[in-house]
Amino acid sequence: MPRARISDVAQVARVSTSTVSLVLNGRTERISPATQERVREAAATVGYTPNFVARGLRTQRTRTLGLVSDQIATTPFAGRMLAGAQDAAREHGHLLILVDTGGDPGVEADAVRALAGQQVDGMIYAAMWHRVVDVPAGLPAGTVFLDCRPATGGYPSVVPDDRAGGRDAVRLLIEAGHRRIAYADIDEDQPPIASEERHEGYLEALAEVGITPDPALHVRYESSAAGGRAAAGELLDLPADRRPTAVFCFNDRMAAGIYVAAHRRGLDVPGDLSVVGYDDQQLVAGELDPPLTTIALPHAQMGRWATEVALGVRTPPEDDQPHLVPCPVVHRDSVGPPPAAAPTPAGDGPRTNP
Amino acid sequence: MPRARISDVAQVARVSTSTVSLVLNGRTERISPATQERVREAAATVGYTPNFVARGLRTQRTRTLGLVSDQIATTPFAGRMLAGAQDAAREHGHLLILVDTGGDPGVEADAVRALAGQQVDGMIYAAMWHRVVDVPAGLPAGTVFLDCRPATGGYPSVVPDDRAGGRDAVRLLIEAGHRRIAYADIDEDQPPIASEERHEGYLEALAEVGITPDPALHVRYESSAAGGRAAAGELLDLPADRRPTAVFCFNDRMAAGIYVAAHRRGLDVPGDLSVVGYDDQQLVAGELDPPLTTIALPHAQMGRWATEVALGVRTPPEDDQPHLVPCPVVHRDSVGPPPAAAPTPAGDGPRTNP
DNA sequence: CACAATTGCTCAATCGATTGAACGCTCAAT
DNA sequence: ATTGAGCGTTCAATCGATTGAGCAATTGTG
Repeated sequence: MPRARISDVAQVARVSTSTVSLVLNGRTERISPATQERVREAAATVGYTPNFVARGLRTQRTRTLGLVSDQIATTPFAGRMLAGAQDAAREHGHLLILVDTGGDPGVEADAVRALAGQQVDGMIYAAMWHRVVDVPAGLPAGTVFLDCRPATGGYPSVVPDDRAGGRDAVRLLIEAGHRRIAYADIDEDQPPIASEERHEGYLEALAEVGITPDPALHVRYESSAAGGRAAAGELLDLPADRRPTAVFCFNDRMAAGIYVAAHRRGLDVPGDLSVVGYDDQQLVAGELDPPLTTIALPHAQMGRWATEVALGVRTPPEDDQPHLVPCPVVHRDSVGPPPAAAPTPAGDGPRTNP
Repeated sequence: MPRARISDVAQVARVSTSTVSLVLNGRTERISPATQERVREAAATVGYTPNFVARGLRTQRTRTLGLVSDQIATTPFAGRMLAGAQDAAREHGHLLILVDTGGDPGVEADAVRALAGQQVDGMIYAAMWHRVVDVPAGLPAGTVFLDCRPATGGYPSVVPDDRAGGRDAVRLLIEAGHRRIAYADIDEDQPPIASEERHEGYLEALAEVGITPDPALHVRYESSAAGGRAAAGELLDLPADRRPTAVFCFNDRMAAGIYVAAHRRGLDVPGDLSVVGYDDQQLVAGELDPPLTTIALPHAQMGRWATEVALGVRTPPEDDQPHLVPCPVVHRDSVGPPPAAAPTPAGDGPRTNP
């Protein structure tokens, strides 16, 4: 049984296809209630569903949104970004067409062409971690950059506010009484924006209360639990008076490594060492013991923002700057006051990171 | 500047639109090389890209595939399944339209309608964990079920071979010399297929070598690291002669909990206790110390299989049974021989789980 | 009562491609 | 000279909807 067309409905309702179209699209100002009723009934009995392809051809709007990203598979963040985008699209009656290019520029160009050929109503270009990306050739104007910044500018973009996130993480530790706070950063040839900005936030928070940053407390290791273990090793080997009482980690995986290294030395988290992560990866942060206090990446909100801008229901900032979405602090149990052995006398005012 | 249409190309090349269509679609049997050249040149100069909407209307094929799933966000597996499906779709010149219903049946019905309206060439219904699902109303015939089995049958489906996976996991432990092997299962009101089948595989592997399963070694706890810790607590509190020397876990998260509990009791993995997980979650299995030996879920292959069947380039089994994809063993470092304190004399033949 | 305005609906063009049938031309065979 | 075949190209219908213009019947106005 072939799908019912609008003409089938028209025939059953004994009206023209125009009338059917008018009624079914709610342009009923000039249609009598009786006719409307007949049309709706007819549509129901023949089981009519509009053909969006035909409609799209006529209206030039396909109610479809293209999302091309470098990689879906390798990061667990993808899901939340996609989910945010997807939900927003659905709320506005749109469907999401997803293309994973695997980072291959050739595939990317094909994808952009294919999506343009599909007459998508809007396009989103997403990276799975915050960085600067080259603008693929042929990208339509108005494409929204998600979790990345176009190298050339000229497109709306949305990224996490990593600087504020880093600042908030460190403020949290300062408020808990810590003064000697380390930053376990990642070790990459060209550090991503996230790394730099979180570091800036770290310095900012220290500066706010007059702590002079100790370079020995900024260590760089591989972005993994193993890297975290190594970082903790270096930090905890410092002489007692320079050893940190708290570590802010570039991400939760490194934080997990810090836990392991601390436990091996018989140190308690947070009793002897406070830890703050970044990313709020459920599988890591929530499963650690004690559960990890961390900074969440606002992936769902960013996905939503990008979608809304792509659909034109929200206007991007006019200054061509990325839209920054705050990274909320997720309070769990890995932050406490510094150990008594290394007390920070109350009310002693600004001090330096020794 | 509006997009170039086929008629623009025709005008520049001084031929009819028919000829342009013929040339650009490779039906060049009857077109002179000179004309072909002119057409291609013209297409290039006006920057023509075919309008897939118009083509779809005429040909009734949209080169588009619908994938509806219950949840994208909450599981890290989604990515690999999507990536597999996406890659296969791309290889066959198709685009993937993704809908996440959040498990809401109303949204699901809308999604199915919307995708049907988009005239997708095929449809995939995916669950993010292996289970039996109700068939949504209005689902087109030929829809492929991915990582789930339709309650009513009648549709092709693909799922992991959890039974074989469980068997392989336990065989591995048996081959390492273990006889007292526990299964740390999940504790759910209606256990998912995966739980049951892995358990069957566990029993099968034991039976193969004549070990009588000890019910005390089959424990059920919450599916999390905390659940794993609890499971390990129960198992390690058994009297020495009934205590397991190895644990097969329903998933990697529970395995992570086993590690923690073991370490707290001063037990070494794998020196005192061998552990095998399931899922091969990178963030867990790869990051543990020692790295976890586990059974991988073949998400990418399943996604690919589903896509190929949906596109008709691969034919599903005719017996209406789910297509089983094997779960490969991922050898890491959490399995070793049983501790000397609980030796299994070599060559002593089949024995029972005490 | 004549005419205009309003109401309720339909006509027909249109979106941009695809495709089977047909057309005009050339050339070879009868 | 006529016919027929082969070749290269075009004609025109078609896919299934949307939509501005238009038409007939009804109602309102002077």
